[in-house]
Amino acid sequence: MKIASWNINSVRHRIQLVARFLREHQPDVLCLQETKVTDDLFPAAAFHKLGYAHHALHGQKAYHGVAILSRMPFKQTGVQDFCREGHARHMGVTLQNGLELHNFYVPAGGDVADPDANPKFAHKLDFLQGMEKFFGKRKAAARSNPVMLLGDLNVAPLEHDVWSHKQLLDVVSHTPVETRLLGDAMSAFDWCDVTRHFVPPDQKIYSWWSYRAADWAASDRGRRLDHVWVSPGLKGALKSQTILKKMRGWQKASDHVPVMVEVDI
DNA sequence: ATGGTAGCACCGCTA
Repeated sequence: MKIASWNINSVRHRIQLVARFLREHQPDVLCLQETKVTDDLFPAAAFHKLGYAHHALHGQKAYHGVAILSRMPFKQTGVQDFCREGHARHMGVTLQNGLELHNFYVPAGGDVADPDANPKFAHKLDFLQGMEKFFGKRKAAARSNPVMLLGDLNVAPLEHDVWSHKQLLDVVSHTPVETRLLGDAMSAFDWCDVTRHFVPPDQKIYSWWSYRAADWAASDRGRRLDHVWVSPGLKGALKSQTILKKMRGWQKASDHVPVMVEVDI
């Protein structure tokens, strides 16, 4: 089966792009972040029409918001309160085939990489620690189950997850404290980073390019902020991963492109 | 060293 994660930056504004993506790539499940819409205004009919009949929505007005759209039935396993601010940043489902899916939108963290001066950065660090704690507690019981965590984690952990390691060490998303906390969250459950399972660490790969660049493709100053992780037992079932860079060049593109993984389950 | 863009809301906030 194919599962995709995409920070869509307003699902209503980009509904035509989602339709094109779903028609061209046919994932079984699509996890969205930054839907920017309350559940009552979510464009559910468009997804039904495209063959995605099963919806789990957790939105809010104007900011944040996550959603899971699926061709396969699932049961909702709830929204963890990872977020002390009450933002819509996580939701989980368990698919009919037993796969447990967690869709995350980690706080971006503002501009200043100092938790004392910037409450948004402090919130991001707490949120990452909350992820570590939640899955750490379940390690013994759930680590052997098929579990997948994906989403916009807003951290580019490795040197070649950013266009310039040196120039971004002080930039929120690539600071040592963030990459350390993301690493802690990964070890808490022995998560496998699916993109890096397939792409060697010395090869640059990104999932996000700023809107502020005059020519995003020419400068190619990207970061890998979007991730798919799987539990250790699923590692052997991984078939492929794709970061759909060309979609950054579509008309009305999101600043993030989808990450899609293929798993044999 | 600075400011550049985008979406939503509402005339600023968040990214």
